[in-house]
Amino acid sequence: MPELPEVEVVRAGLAPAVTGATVAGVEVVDARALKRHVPLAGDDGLGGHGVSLTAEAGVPRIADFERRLTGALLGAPARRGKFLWIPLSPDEALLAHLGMSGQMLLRSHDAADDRHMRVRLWIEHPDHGELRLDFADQRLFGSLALDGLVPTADGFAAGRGTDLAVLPGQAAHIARDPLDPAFDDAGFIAGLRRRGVAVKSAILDQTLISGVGNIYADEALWRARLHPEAKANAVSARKAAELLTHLREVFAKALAEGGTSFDAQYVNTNGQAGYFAHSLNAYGRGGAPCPRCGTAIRRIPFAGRSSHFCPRCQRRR
DNA sequence: CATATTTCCTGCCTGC
DNA sequence: TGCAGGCAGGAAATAT
Repeated sequence: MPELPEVEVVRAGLAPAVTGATVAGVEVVDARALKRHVPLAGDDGLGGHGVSLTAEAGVPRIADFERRLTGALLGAPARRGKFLWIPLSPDEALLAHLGMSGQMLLRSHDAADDRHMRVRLWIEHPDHGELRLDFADQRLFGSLALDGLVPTADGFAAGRGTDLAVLPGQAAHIARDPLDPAFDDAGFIAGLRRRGVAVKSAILDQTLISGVGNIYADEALWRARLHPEAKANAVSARKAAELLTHLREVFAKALAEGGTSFDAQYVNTNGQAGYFAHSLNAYGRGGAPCPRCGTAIRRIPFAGRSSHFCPRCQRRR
């Protein structure tokens, strides 16, 4: 459920508290929250290289994560699409993906445990004192990892919150998001129109455009009056440009309202919900009248989830 | 190569 | 009241 606006709310909330802070302690409560963490190959005592990675069974994933993170100095949090990272050094970062229910919560040392708390960092900030940064995740689709930083393909700054042209290796294949000043509009339009899949599938593909999930895909398609199952390669260049504009507008509006919260799963770093759910026109509104024409919004199965659209405003061609 | 399907996971909600 | 089943969803892995 966290898509670009929700992850950006989290990034902005973390920035003042973590930038310049030191990690005083790390506690991994549930190793499943480290799904993406690849432990460094241990010192084999033979003076080995130390750069090779392994995910072989037997490597103490939790211990590796805790050991490498403890004592680290945290840089400014950065984001591309739904991927969030906090640099630890010029070549390493703490990478976070919230999945559907991940939360990054800033708490005082003596605050009660949040439900589904999986990983805890005790941090010390020179100006703000001691805090806990708790990663909570009900459905465990999210994860934390330590990952190497690699150069961006285009040489521009990697994403929101950073001026550096490096990003975690695990996020290197992700396209820029539409709020990124270095986003390639023409490349997106051409790429979209080259695909034989449904237009909704295309905008959910994070290698074409990042940050879009089911909610904002439905909202942008509603705004652009495009049927979710229309073939991407049948969308005109003009319409594709319009769709991009609508994605930017809906992201900006949702961001201004603190993101979309349907249940207790999406919250900011203080555990508070956003307000954009009240502004949705299509998503989650099956059977309700289209705000534009009054026709009942239709809900249809789509790739194991649902699409919501107006059958009158959004024709298949 | 491009596209489609499966997998991971918990908790809420519905229907019997 | 209990319990099975459906649903929610991002992205990597696997299959076609």
